[in-house]
Amino acid sequence: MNEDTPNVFLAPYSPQSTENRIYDLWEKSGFFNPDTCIEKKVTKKSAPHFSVVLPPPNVTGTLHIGHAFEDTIQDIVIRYKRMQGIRTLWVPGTDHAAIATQSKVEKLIQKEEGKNRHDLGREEFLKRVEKFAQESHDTIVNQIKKMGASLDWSREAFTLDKKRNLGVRTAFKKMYDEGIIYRGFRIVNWDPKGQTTISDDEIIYVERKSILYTFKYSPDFPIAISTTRPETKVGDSAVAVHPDDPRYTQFIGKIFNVSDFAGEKLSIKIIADTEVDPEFGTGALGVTPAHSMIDWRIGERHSLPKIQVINEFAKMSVQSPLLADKKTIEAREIVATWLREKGLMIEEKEIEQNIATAERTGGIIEPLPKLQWFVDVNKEFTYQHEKLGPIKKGEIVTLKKLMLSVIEGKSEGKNYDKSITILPDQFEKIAKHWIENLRDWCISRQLWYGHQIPVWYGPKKQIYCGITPPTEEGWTQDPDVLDTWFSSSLWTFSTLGWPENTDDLKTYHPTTFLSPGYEILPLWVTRMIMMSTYLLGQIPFKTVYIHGMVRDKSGKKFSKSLNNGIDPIDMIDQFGADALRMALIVGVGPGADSKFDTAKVKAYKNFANKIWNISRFVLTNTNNWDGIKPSTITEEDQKYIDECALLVTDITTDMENYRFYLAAEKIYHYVWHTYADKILEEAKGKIASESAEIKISAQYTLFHILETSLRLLHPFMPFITEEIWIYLPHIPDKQLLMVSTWPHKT
RNA sequence: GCGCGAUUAGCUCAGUUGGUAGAGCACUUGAUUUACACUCAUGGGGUCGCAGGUUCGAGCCCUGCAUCGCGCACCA
Repeated sequence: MNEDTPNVFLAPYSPQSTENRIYDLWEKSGFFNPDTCIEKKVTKKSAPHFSVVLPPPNVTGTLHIGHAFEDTIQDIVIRYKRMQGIRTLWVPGTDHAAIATQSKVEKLIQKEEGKNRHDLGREEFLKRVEKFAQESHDTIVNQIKKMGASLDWSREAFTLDKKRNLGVRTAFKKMYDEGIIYRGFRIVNWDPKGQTTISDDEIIYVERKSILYTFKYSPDFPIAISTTRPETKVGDSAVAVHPDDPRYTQFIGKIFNVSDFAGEKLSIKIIADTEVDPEFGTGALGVTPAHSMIDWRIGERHSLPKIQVINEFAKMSVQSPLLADKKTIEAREIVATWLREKGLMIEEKEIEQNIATAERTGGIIEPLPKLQWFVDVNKEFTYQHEKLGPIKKGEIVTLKKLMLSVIEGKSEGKNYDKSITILPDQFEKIAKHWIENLRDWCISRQLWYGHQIPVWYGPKKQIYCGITPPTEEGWTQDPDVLDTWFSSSLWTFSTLGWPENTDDLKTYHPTTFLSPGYEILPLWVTRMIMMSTYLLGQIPFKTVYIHGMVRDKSGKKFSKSLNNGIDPIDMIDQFGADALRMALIVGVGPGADSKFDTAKVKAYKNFANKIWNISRFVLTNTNNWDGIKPSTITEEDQKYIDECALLVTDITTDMENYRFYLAAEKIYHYVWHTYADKILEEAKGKIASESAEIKISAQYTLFHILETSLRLLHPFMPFITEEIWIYLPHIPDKQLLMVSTWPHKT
């Protein structure tokens, strides 16, 4: 401690007056950037790399406590690896989150100005969204910094910036040219509220009671059918029965004309299809190809007409004066009433049903046939890269096959060197199961905010797909944008400069570690595997550390409607980022949900103060020691030093195996209950001893364990350890603690 | 319907390869002008969900069951 140092070291520890200053110190040092670490010789250029991409938070507002948890896991592993002299890169970035951001801004404008996006026009609306996104971005970056995250901000990326747009177009074009991306007229999930298609993975099923109606189309129709959506039945073109169902075989192949069904004319063919469950309802299924996924498939198999009776606004698009332009829910009741009046209704039974709703808008999904863009996961193509697991160059593969080839590892006993390790390993099965059941991915969205599809339509209806627009006049670009997950699926390599073959890409890809929550395993993780194996012939990451969800004290999800949200910044202001990090990480293993309790944060704030006071005691009681290791160390002190070395080995093993939750608890317990309560208490007497030998031995031991503890604690509690490190004398070639060496295993 | 996970002290959870049941919080009793009250010491508290099996030995491995939670599918 020199004369100019303020006397803060004598007061209780104050995270508020420390953390921002320390973060500035780190940022100014440049050590978040591995290039600077090499330049300043804290990392060897030849050192192995350890790279992580931050799962980019959506620019829809602010971060929640779950992000704080995710950031903590990554920062712990990054700081640990950096201290080991490994070439460590952690790339920050944010996600434009097309539908989420657009619908948020639309709501805001509606509320404040009473206008919708069409009132503003595409250009003006996009300006507003971009402004909102920028503000969210700034808030988010500030929050991440407050957590102490040692991200290389010089490499920050955005899923919708120019470089990432080039990546998206390049990927799209390659997939289009190989026929993996196609445009098709198919039944899709339409969100009438958001006025866009969404993918299967953006659907949330909500359990609801609804009524199963059983009826006949007309008095002389021979078969009764059951449905929960009678209003769609004006679009029926067949009744399907199971081929082995003896009740109906006599009718198969016959066509019945219904002159009046709620004001519409129907022509119903009786067909046999094995997808029909003879046990359900009457065992006969009214087929509505245009408004049901399963009926669409049946319709395809039997070449049935696909009569669309519901439009994009979830209103009836039929001629019948009874139903025309009515909302589906109203139409349902109208048709039911009509059936009762005509004496056609046979039964009305209340049942539990899962309703498909849109994740972002809450709108009830209406299956509609539409012309959209898809990624074909079963399209066969020739694999062009070098060997990947069991897949060889020149082999005929599909995207699905590629993905499975790098997942099928441990659980199959195969363990190729290029396979991905998923922690905890039960998620490997879940990922595999999900990939096996993958269907074509609808990637076009009827939104304005996002990557516009790089396809142009010519004056003679020609189609052109390219990275740049066609040069001739008269071409218009497809107005749709891509699913936000299309750009995020390129994230591990688009952030490193792809499609350019940059040094970063060569050095840091495949990335080493990824820490997503299990809820985005299907949406994001598997799609990154898809894109990386297809476009680069590499896995995107080696180890996936799946983390659970942070819930409130009583185990409920944090949600706006419950108003139980916790702002990480509030916690940091009250207790400090170090305390918050410890509270989030200790005792929470991979994949496990945790309950967040402020009392736990407070306990680790007390721990920070404990560390502070230990350091004060040790430094003031060793200030007359010369910093040279004494030639004689007492037997007892040597025992303490050996114990400390054992702890180093133990914690290092935990860190190597990603058991941060155990490592954190062990160092906490050691520092408080062994170091402070035993070693330090006993040292009091030794320092007062007449014997210089005993005194110096104790001073050396105290100092050595303090120094080691600070190094071990740094990944978990970076601020307070860095702050104390400033005051620590006797360290040769002293650097910031963040780039000092991790204690060696003995 | 198919699959996955959880069940350990009052609460929250660890328990790594099968080898004497652990931590934090809470609670008991006490200490202290102290590096630190954001402190220390001390004590109580467990049929490891239930039943069976393997084993010299099971919280851990196997089988079945119960309860809770999750994912997928179906959802006419």
